[in-house]
Amino acid sequence: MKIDPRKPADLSAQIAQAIRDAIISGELIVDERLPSEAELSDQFQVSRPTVREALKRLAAQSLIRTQRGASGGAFVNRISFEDAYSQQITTSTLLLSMNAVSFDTACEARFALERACASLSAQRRTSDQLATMRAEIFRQAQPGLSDEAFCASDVAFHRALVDGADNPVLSYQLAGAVEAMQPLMNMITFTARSREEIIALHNQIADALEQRDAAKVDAKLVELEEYTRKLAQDVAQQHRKPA
Amino acid sequence: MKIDPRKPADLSAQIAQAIRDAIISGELIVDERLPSEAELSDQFQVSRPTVREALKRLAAQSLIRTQRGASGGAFVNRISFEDAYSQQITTSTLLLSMNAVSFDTACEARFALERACASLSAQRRTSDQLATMRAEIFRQAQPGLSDEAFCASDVAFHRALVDGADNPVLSYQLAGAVEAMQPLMNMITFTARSREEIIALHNQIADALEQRDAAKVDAKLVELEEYTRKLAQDVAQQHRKPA
DNA sequence: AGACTTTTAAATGTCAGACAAATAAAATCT
DNA sequence: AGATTTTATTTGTCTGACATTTAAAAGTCT
Repeated sequence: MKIDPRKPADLSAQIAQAIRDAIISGELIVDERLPSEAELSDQFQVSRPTVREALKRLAAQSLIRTQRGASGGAFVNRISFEDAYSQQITTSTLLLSMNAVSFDTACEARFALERACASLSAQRRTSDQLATMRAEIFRQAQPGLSDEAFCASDVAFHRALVDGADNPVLSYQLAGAVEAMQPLMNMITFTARSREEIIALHNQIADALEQRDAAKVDAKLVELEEYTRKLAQDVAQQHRKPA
Repeated sequence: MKIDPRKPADLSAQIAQAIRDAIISGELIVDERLPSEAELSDQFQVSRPTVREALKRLAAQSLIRTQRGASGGAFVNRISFEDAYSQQITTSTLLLSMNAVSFDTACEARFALERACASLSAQRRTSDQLATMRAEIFRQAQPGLSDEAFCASDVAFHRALVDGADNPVLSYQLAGAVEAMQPLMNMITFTARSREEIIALHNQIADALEQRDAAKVDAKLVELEEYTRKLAQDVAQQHRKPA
């Protein structure tokens, strides 16, 4: 691990990159302890605060964890799917909110990805996952449910569908896409009528999964996508001329 | 923005979270300048190094950028798709390498996601993207190409396919999945025979896209997935008894 | 007055040294 | 032997200082 002091970049960024490279290349392995901050500052010929800034950068990416005390230090972290989820959700959420991604584009991506899971989920869904979906549908039918709570339940429903594919890599990729949409979905005001329609489609999706009918799940997801986009259009229209 | 000094977590982590929340909630908007480090240390009642560690955490997630000089400071960063790509690739790569994800699981996820793009790509692909794919196929047919270079070209081919869907959100999600697979793919030794097979399938995919035949693209991707998994199985078998 | 140069001030980047707090291992005592 | 105390190590935090970069302000010359 070496840094080039002539480079224009900040020293802490360079050091972070050097350690990051060492982790990615396998030079440092999971649970291995990094040298102490004092040793690192010796090694890189920089001060301890600079080393610390570098380590905090890595900690922010869940690449390392730190522990205080006698045999403490910084350890290479095994990135869990949990860690990856939350990072992806943060990034995706901001990406959508900051880049004027149209509702249609986000919606298209979300359902395209979700449909990618559908056939696998039809094959592999457990009865547990099916029960979760039914429970969320029940919750969605409760009167007096806020729009936010309705959306949150919607996310949980789709999350169960995705998890049904029994492929953690797929689940991880999709968690970001589905959850990042939530702020956009929250902008839609769900009338009693539109909730009924969505719940009906959710029921049909659950039925199709119960029968392990992949084609039907796919068809119903297409319907749901079309309906969702229509709702969003209505909201946009209403905003344009609020009568 | 407030922090709770009684909390067990590090101050710099708490401060980073407080600012992160402010950005996500929209309290701080894109390109807005944060208070200077001195002002922040006043505001949070901590020292400047602590504030700096917090800011470096945020910088590592591309949430802020900093600029030196008179009217410099930390600014809320508009997360670009580029930024999001590279973060996703880093995370996905480590996630796969550190969690003993089987080749089959990763491969299944990758092709499921890619097939999600196929029908959109068949509708929308530009002639430019088609030309890129043809060029990569040509490169793959060069004799004397290293396995690494073959895989890199493979990634470029599939990247063009995905970009054909003309949906940046989809492209962003898939970049991680496809590129993170590369280290796993690099473990496969491609014989001249297997390269021929893959190139033939690539050609058929390109043909199908040229004819805008979504069903055929999908079918060929399924074939390619099966063939890829078979190759990986052979490699695993060979490792078990290296004769 | 206008264009160029110099100065200044503000901000981040870096450093040195210190103390606090946590923690595990070693030493001590019962 | 077991419980307790001490000690050493390491991260977390603070203070204060200086270096470097940069834009704006002030000054100077034509």
